[in-house]
Amino acid sequence: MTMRNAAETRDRLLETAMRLIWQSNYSSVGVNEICKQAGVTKGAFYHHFETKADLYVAASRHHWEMMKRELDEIFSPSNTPLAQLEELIQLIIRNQEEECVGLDLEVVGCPFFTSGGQAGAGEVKIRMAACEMDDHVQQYSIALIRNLKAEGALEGDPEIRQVARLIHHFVQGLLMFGRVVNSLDAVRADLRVGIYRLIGLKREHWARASELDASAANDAAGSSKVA
Amino acid sequence: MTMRNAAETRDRLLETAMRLIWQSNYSSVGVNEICKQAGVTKGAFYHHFETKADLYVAASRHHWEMMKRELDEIFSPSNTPLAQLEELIQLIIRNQEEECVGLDLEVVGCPFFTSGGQAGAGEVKIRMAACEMDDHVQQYSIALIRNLKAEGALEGDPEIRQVARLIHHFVQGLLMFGRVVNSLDAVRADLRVGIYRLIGLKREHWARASELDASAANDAAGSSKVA
DNA sequence: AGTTGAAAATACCAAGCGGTATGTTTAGAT
DNA sequence: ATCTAAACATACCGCTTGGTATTTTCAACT
Repeated sequence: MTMRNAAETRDRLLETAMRLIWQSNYSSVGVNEICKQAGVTKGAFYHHFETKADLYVAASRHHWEMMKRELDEIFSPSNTPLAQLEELIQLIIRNQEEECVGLDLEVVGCPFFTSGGQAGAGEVKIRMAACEMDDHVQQYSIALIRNLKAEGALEGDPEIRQVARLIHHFVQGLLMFGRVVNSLDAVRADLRVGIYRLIGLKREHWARASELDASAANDAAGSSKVA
Repeated sequence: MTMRNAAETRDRLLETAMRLIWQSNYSSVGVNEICKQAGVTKGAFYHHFETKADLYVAASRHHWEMMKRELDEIFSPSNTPLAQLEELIQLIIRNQEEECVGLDLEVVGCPFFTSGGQAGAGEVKIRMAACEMDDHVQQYSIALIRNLKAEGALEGDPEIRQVARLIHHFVQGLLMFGRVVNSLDAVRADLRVGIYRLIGLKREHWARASELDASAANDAAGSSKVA
């Protein structure tokens, strides 16, 4: 009973919507434009989704699925915690680069929060979607910090969940700032330092952090010292 | 040659626009609604402002003028740097509380960045306004951190301007998060700690912090609903 | 007293919005 | 071959949008 290629049409709508809304914002991207950019008519749109908000929620979940794959790879136990941290930092930057090709923006920010963070009081669905996505991301941060702490890479005895939140907030704000001033270099300049300070990374791990991914494979076993 | 009360009409438009856009967002607040809420007709609106974007820029500057007064008071030399920091933290919270009375939101975020951070590629004026406001705020942060450093309240030898940026990013992200999850307590829980960690405040000055946070959380317990 | 011009009100516009109603195409079950 | 229903297309709806054109009000200056 399936016709043509419904799944592909749906996917195109999901990805186009996420892309457009990410680059602009939820309320200023219309259903018409989403359809036009996706090469799909409005009839098809409202066949697959009941409302624009529903599409956005579905698009968020769809986007997360893809992000999850990247994260799972980074957080593979074959990487040391320090390597995981470094790769996460680089992923953040790379994500921005990739999403901005052929665009006059240098930074687009976080797809979930840039939209959810400005949803009005009425658009509850959008805010809830942002919460949902955030919970997912938070799990990864918590795992990372726990591992770093277990390795003795952190100063003091930080409360893991709180530090995870702090980092999340910082990254969100930084990306938003980068978007406003339209400079990815502004993000590069502060991303690593901000995370290091918040996480309380011991100074001995600061210096060669950016070269860590190269040597990570060698002493992944557990010596934990990179320099 | 002046008629009626032009200045007041203008001010009402400025403040109403800022309030509505702050609570919602730039693109979903229409000129009509601004006029209606301000008790002014569209004729009056377009007499005072050429476009909606121009109004927003003017409203931003107007809002900053008022914020500046509060900041100048806090940063009076009659306060020690540590007191300045503490009052700044409390101002951030108080700002949110005040702006949310009679509203179903608990957190509205930063008026400049919540709008500017999501301005599309086309709305350059809005982004530039956010930058302008940000430069202003940054000056105060820099002064504060410099004073704290001079007092020997900070660990290590942080680069002042960078730390000022880090804090700014963190606060922005935290407020955005608080808005999404619609909980001012979420902001209270992390604001102080995040700033302390980023700024590298020596532990001996932390002591009061946890008490303050605890008492604050108690006062406003049980009122964090999403919708 | 009358003129002037800023301030404000009214009516209006094309364009776009989210959403719907209804028609058409097509693949698979019978 | 026929029928069905999912998948899509077309046309349209009421409403709102940012913005304009025109008219009316009224304080200040001559």
